[in-house]
Parts: sequence; C-alpha cells; structure tokens
Amino acid sequence: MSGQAFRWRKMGDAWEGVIGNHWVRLTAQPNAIHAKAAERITDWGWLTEYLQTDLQLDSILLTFPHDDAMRASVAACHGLRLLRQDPWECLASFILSSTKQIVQIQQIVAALCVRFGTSLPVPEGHEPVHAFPTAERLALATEQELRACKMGFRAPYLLKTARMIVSDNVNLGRLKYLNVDQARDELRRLPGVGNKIANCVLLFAYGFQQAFPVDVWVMKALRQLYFPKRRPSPKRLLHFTQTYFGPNAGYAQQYLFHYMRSRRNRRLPSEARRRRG
DNA sequence: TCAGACCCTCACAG
DNA sequence: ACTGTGAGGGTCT
Repeated sequence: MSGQAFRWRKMGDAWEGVIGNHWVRLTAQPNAIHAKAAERITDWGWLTEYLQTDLQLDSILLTFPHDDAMRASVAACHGLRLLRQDPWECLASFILSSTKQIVQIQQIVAALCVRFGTSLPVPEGHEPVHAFPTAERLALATEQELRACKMGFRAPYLLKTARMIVSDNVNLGRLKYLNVDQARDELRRLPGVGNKIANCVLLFAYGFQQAFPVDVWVMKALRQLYFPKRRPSPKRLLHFTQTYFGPNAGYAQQYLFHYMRSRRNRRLPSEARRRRG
C-alpha cells in the first residue's frame, strides 16, 4: 500500500481496512482484486471509486518526464496507484501527520477511530473495527480528549478544523467545483493546514492531479535528483514542480516519494552510521 | 524570510 | 537491559 492512507493492515496475503462505513479485505488476484466485505454488497461503486480501477495507469505514466530519476522511480514502484480518499478523513489524517513518522500517524489514527468512531459490522470472530470519526463527533470533543489519542500539539488544530467544517465556515463538498488554486486557498484557511497538507488533500481526496505535495522525502528526492549543485529557492522549486512533471505531477510526486523511501528502507547499516557522523 | 516552539514516540548509540 | 538523544509526510508566530 502506498502510505497515502493510514488504516490498512496486511494480514497474510490480504489487506484489511475501512472505507467509509465498510470493513473490507482485499486480495490480489492474477488479473484482478478480490474484495470481501462484512455485509452483502449490491453496489461496489464506493470501492471502485476508492481504488480508481477505471483509471488507465499506462496513460498517466506516459505523461511523466523522460529522465533517469523518473525511470528509476517508476521501475522501483511498479503498479503504484493513487487512491481516492474521503476528503474529511484525508484532511484530518494529514493534519495529524506533521513531523510524525508514518507508523506513529497510523497509531494516532487508530486511537482516534477507536475512541470516536462508530463501530462497524465485521466477519464472525473478527476483532472490532471503527469508522473514521465524523467532523461532527470530533467537534464535540475536548482538546484534552484528543490529546489522549497521542496527537500532541496537533489536537487544537484538529479540533478547530472540525468545528470550522461543521459550522460550514469551510465547505469540503464545494471544493471540487473550484480550480486547484482556489481550492488550496480554501483549505489553507483551516488551522494546521499549510501548503503541504493542502496539496495532499487536493491530490488524494479530490484528484487534482497537478497538486504536488513537497514533504521532507520529496524535497530530498528533488534536491538529489534535479538540483544536485545548489539548493533551489522556494520560488524556483515551486515553479519547477508545477511545470516540469506535466499534467499528472501529483502522480509523479508519489513515485518519487516511494522511490526515496524504498531506498531508505533498504539502506545498509553502514550507511546509517555514516549519516550520523 | 527565519528561527524556534510545539507534543509525543520510537529507533538507535553508548 | 537501560538510558540519553535526535528526529519524524509541518505549521504557526
């Protein structure tokens, strides 16, 4: 899984997670994905939308720039796709992500769901699972209750954001009708949401393919692969990320992100030591 | 434009 | 095994 969603767990050869109010177990088949839910499902639209199964990945990859870095990234992340997440869940999750390791984000989100999410139907004998808490529910929480979910200084951000959503100060449903820059400005009105998190939400929840989140990993990739000599100015960097990678820059970003992280994960211990010295 | 603060947890040296 | 230290999908002031 890509790491753009924080609620999936690998169980043997399957992935288990929650989409909206559905528990699901996904298993890779030779030329398909097998899905199992807890209840009888007549309309699987929510799942195909989430997985973006209609999207032709090949045609996306064709729009990437033809350079060594992108070629290496595509080769290293074969078949990587973006999910289409629920805007509120995506927004809240990424508010919780700042200066946290991905494992820690997963733990915070899990705690939040157990504490504030409604419990969902699961298969016989399966451990209980919970929906992601609604903005309405979190708006009624106290900062202290949120801090109990280990989110630290992010608690007031999440709380105030939830209240702004509930009071319709910012309307998440309306963003899809705006252009990408207007939508970004709107998201940035929320406390705890800067450029990076706004771009994550634009890309992962609304499908603005040109949104290009720059986090520490992508910054590392850009500097290493495209600006080896000198650090680019923020303005130069912004211009580069919005022009060089083409109409699906956000997709390209995700390939770079995973390329960098996979290299980190396979780093030799000797390399780790050198980094410290 | 730029530090420094912000909560907390885990990995890693020693 | 145990403890001190640093940094982690940033944002705000």
